[in-house]
This record gives sequence, C-alpha cells and structure tokens, in this order.
Amino acid sequence: MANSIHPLLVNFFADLPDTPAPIYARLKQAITQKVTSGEWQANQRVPSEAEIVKALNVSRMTVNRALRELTAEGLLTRQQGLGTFVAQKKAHSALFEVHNIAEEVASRGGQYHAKQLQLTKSKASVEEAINLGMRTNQEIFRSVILHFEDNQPIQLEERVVNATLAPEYGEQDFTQETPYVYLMKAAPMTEGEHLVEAVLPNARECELLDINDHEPCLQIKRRTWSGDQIVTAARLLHPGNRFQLFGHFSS
Amino acid sequence: MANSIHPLLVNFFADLPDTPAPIYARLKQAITQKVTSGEWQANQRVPSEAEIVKALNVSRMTVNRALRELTAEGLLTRQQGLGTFVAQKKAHSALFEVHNIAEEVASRGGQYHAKQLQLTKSKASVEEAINLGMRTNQEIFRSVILHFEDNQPIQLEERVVNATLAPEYGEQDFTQETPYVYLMKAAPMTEGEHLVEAVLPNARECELLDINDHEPCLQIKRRTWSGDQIVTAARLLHPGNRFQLFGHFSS
DNA sequence: ATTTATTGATTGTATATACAACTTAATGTT
DNA sequence: AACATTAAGTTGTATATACAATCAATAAAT
Repeated sequence: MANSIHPLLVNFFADLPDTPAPIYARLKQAITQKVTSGEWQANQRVPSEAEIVKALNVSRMTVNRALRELTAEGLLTRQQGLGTFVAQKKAHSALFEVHNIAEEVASRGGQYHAKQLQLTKSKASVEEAINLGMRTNQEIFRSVILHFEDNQPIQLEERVVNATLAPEYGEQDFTQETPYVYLMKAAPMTEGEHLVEAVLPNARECELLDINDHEPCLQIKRRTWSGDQIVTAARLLHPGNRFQLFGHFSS
Repeated sequence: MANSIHPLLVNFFADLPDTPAPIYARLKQAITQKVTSGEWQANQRVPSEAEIVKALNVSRMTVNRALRELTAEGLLTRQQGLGTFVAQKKAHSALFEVHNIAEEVASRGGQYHAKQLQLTKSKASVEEAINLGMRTNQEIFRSVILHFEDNQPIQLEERVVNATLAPEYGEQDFTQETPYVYLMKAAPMTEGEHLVEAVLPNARECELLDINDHEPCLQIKRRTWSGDQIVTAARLLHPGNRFQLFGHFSS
C-alpha cells in the first residue's frame, strides 16, 4: 500500500540531532550519517520528500533544500518523477579542506568535540623562527589541540602562530571554535602548502590518539600565508585506521 | 539615498538570458558572467537581494537561491547583516597530481626505472567489478609495477583496468611508458578521485619496497573516469620514509 | 568623549501554496 | 495484443510571507 510507512523511515521519527543547527542542516547530517554508516547502500531508494515531511512534520521546501544540497554535494542523485537515491560515487566528505576538522566531522554526521592541551605565548625558537620566517626574539603562540569524532581522537593539532599577525590568538576558546576559523578572521589566508606523509607516532602521540604502537599515522604539515608573511604552521597527526584524505578532480 | 539604484544594477534590467532555463539558473549565469569577465572585481559588493528583486521583478527566494548556490560554489561570499561580495579565490588548482611518477622523479633530478611484475587479462572478481562499476563476467587487465628512484623502490603500483575501454593495455611495455600515459591516450580521463591514508605494509610489500617491518606506508587509492565509466582503479603504495606528497594552493 | 541603545539594511531560515515536468503503473480502447 | 489514456506519485521551480540573526551607522544618554 502507498499508505504504509516507508521501511527506511522507521528511524526518521524524531531522528534529527537536537543541536541548535537549522532543520535543513540537521536533516542533511542525519541522511549523511545513514549513508556513510552504510545503513543506506548505494543506489538504494531514499524516502521521498512527502514521506520525510510526514515523518518529521516539517515543510516540504525544507526537505527539498536538504536533498537538493546533498545532491549538489554528490551524496545523492535525484530523478524527476522517479525518486531520490544514494549516489554511487563515494560518500566521502571534504578533500583538500582539512582546515576545519569540526565541520568535516559534522558533515559526516559525527559528533565533534575538542580538548585544548596547551595554549602559550613565548619567543620563537630557532627552528620555529625559520619555519615561520621570523626572528628568534619575536613572539609566537603555541597551541596543542586534540580533536574528537564520536569520542575517538581523530586529529592531534600542534600549531605555531605568528603573534604579531594574530594577537588575540591566546584568548580564544578552541573548544568552541577551531583555530582556522579565528585565523581566517585575523589574517585571511592567501596561500598555503601541504606536506603529507605516513609516519610512526611516538609514545606520547600513541597515548593521546588512543592507538596501538606501530599503528601508522597520516601527518599533514601545513603553512599558510597572508600576503607575503607566514601566519601559522601546523602539524596535523591522524590515526591511519580512522582517517583518510579524499580528493576529487575533474578536467 | 537608499532609494537610488545601485550602480552595479544598471545592467541588470532585462539582463537575464532568455534561454528556457529556470530563473534562478539564468540569474546565476548572469552573475557568473559578471565575475568571470572581470566587470565585478574581487571583494566588490554585489547588489543585495532586495535590489535584485526590484530590478528583475522576481521573488526574493529565487534570488536567495541563486546567491546561496553561487556562494556554495565559491564564487561569492555572504555575511549576514552586511551583504554579498565577490569571493577572492578563483578555483582550486588540483594539487595531488602524482599521476606520472616517472616525470616526478625526473623533475627531482633522480634516475627513474621500473620493473613490471605482472600483466594479465582475466574476468573481474566481484570486488573488482564493484570497484570498477562492471559486471563480473567482463574482462579486465591486472598490472603490478614497481617504480624506482635512484635504484630504490619508491612506488608499488597495483592496477586494474577495464579491458573494454583500454583494449591494448596488455600489449604495452610499462618499463618504457607509465600506464598513465597510455591510458590518457586510450580513454582520456575526465574525472578522478583519490583516497590517501597511512597503512602498514604486509611482508611481501616490505620485501618489494625494501623497507623494514613496521615502516609505515603512504597509500593512494585512485579511480579515474572517462565520461561516466570507470577506466581504472589503482593502489599506489609508497615507503613513508622516502615519499611525501606536496601541495600548494593560492587564492 | 565614551558608552549604550536604537534603527535600518541585509542575509538566514521555515512555511504554505501552486503549478509544471516527468515517470511508472493502471486502465481503457481499438 | 497493441496502443493510447489516465491517474498517482515524485521531483523541479516560483512565489508570498514571516520572523530570526547579524552588522553598521546613528541617536541618545552618561
């Protein structure tokens, strides 16, 4: 019967995360979560707009927006008169933009939080000064932040910031806002570089990331410029078994 | 006065192309044209939604959709309470271009050579078929090639190729020309995706790559499309201590 | 002079409604 | 049996309305 509840919809009742995010965004998260978790397989039919409207008691235009945006992002495909389906092409999320790990986790439907392990101000060491293109007597901030996805460590971020270019860095609360967000306000990035490699973590890093010895890690070293000055240099360490870097390109 | 017509709007009157496309799409086109032609410079203010509504006599929601989508595409930036502006950054230049390892080694001034370990034709396994979007009874090529830089192994390349799309693959000599070069001739790539992660190699891979046990490796899995068909899927394994992936981006 | 409050402009979200365009399945006609 | 029509379901677009959230400039108060 057309009246029977769509089987996929069982878990849709009151299924949206009750974060303060807007409805369409929470719906996107919920659907993304279903897809990335594998609960909804590729090519599988997704509930129609009308069904979701009934199940969640929201407006069809809101549902339409969520589905339309997910389609634009490549997670779903839609065909007029036919329905909405899970796309084949990978459900993986962001690519080069590992900038904002919080957003990336959220876009996968995961739960994000962070722990700030260090945030200090001091004079740059020789190495740091060279790396940032500064002099050794100039001041820098050092921060160490551990990022979590669903209560598992996903990224260890060690960052050095030119204090002249981002003087308020030391007063931020990075459990609420990622350094990237603040730094883009303070000194908008005009250029950047990555260096990606596979490394073995040391004992402290193993403990922080909650992984076994000999578990390889994906390390990204990044420097970002604002104009001709280096704003910040960061080392991002990710457990190899929980983190992948995805990229898509077209010609 | 707030009533005066926005200078940028002069050309907006009856400015939409009269193709049969929907209004929001034509508005996107018109704005994109202004930006790419340089008529609207970076950081320049874009007419507000209300102004465009007045000028074109369309609904604000329609204008909102056009501006919102262009923002998602990176052409514009918007700030609540402030306005809409032309974004600075152009486009993401593809960075992770590790396509041709031979060229890369040469560009570093290293000496390149390759060993072909396998090159066979057979029917696709279930996994391979799924990965390539084929059926299990269709034919594929499998190749395994070891690439060297200065006589040290630098990349182990395991590749599966859709035999229908690249029928001559089995007759190539990949010690003289990399698979990438041939495949670009046979079925020019239109799209691709990478998946980068840190992994531990198995015993055979350690031997081939001439590395110690527990030495982490950088693994790149790549699939490339020609049109809507997947041409090839490859797994590229690199010793973590000899290989780094570098990328640079600018706005 | 400094701070605070107000106001207007702007974008952000949510809803209800309407109709168009397309697809599939069922129904009717020849 | 083959074809044409109809109906139901689905996505696509456009509009009007309402209110919230944010920002900058102005006005008011101290």
